[in-house]
Amino acid sequence: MTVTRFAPSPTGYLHIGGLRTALFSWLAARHQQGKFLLRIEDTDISRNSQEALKAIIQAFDWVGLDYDGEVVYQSKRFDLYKQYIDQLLKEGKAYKCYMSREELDALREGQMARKERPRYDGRYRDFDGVPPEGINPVIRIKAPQEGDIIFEDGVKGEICISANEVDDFIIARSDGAPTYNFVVAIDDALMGLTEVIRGDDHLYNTPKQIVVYEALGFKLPKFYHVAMINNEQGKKLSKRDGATDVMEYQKLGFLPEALLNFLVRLGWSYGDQEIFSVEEMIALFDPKDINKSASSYNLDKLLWLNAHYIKNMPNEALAAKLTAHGVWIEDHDKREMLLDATKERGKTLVELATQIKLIVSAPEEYDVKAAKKAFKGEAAENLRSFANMLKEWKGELHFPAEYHAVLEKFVERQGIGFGKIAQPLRVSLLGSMKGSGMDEIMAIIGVDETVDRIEKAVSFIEKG
RNA sequence: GGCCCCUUCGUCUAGCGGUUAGGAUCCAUGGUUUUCAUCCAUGUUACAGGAGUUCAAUUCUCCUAGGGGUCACCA
Repeated sequence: MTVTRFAPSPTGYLHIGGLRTALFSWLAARHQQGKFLLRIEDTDISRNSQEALKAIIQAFDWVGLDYDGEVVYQSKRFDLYKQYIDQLLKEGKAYKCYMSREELDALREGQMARKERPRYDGRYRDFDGVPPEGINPVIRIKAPQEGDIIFEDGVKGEICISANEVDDFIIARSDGAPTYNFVVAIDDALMGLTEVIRGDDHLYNTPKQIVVYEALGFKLPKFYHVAMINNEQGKKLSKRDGATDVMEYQKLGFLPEALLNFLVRLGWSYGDQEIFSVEEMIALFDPKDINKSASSYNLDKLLWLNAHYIKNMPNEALAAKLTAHGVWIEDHDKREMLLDATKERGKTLVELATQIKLIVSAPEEYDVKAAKKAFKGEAAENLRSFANMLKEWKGELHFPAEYHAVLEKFVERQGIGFGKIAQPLRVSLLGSMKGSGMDEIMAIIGVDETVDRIEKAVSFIEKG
């Protein structure tokens, strides 16, 4: 059975790039009806893993990712790691190193001065003398001293790293706490991982972890190292490039389905297809199709996808989403009409909310340029007589088409062009030249409110 | 700097020795629309550079350049 995992270190919030690797891992598991596990890499106890976990779960919930079984905390498994350390010590596959930090620093400085690669020199590897006083030793694992460490990466192909690039790295600190590369290998093996999908910043950790796998006799999972997401300039994604916290996308009015669709296409594709529902992703995703090269974050595409999902979302669901953005129309009697008239002109829920507010509440002021253009000539007279006409027909006005008919009758009776009334009317109702169709707006707000707004506009015009 | 990885339109990508190098986004133009948006149509734009291999290279190999990652008692 396929088993994948997401193993964040608790940094406080879920990063957009982290969400993509989580998504890839989740999809790989769901595609095979396997398991997707969550593990918190908190061997550094000073960080608050509870807070971080809450933030991650919150983001998972929002986008709809779930995980199987219990969350695994590495901080709660120290006894387990200790057993393996003792085992390796007993088997002579790891050893105590009594070098002090000062000695280590001196060694490194010397190497760097000679332009060598900083590297532990293995001086305690075969030590059997009397250990120096007053030093709490670290434990180092015996890495191979010659040959290559080779593994097949599912994304990049065969990776071959010379053994002398990997030194006898520390698996337990002088206070006894195990280190990252050691515990990751143990947990991945014990948790039954079959595929490890992670960022390619972990590529160089892999040979170290392989040393651990081999020392402990564990079976290697398949590794997939996914290239990073860069900003639009091709540099590392930072806060200056926009939102990096997944939950910020909710605040900005993005739909989770749009965000997932955007992310899944960064580094993965299925022919020419652009739109993927989560079900389609699960059906079509295969980690072997992940791209080798890094991709750039592109806001335009995200926005386009978001607009697409907004347009195609049922109004009921849309209304529910909108409440988080200050628009309560779930029980509005013209909800359908209102959303049908606006959902195609907002790329985000925030923009859509702005559009709706514009219709639902009377304009507080008129756009200067729009007013100048529309409120001139016969505008006031035309508006006034149109309002009167609306009042006459009030009993028969319910739907956009009926309002449209009145509008047509009006221009015919007055013998004026459509724009002569449409433009002033638009500015009267919305305060600007832009926006939804007049017929829809009038039908949504009703005759009384329409007349009201017209009268306000007329007195605005007449006041000069 | 050592080691490793990457390189097709501005961006996301298709391609898997022979294609008018395809799609999407963006941008531009036109159409639809009383306006804006949507929608539709059309268009501009790419194989990083150089050597090979081959009848034939975007595709295979090597080199160069550029970009990225990594070199902790962090994860």
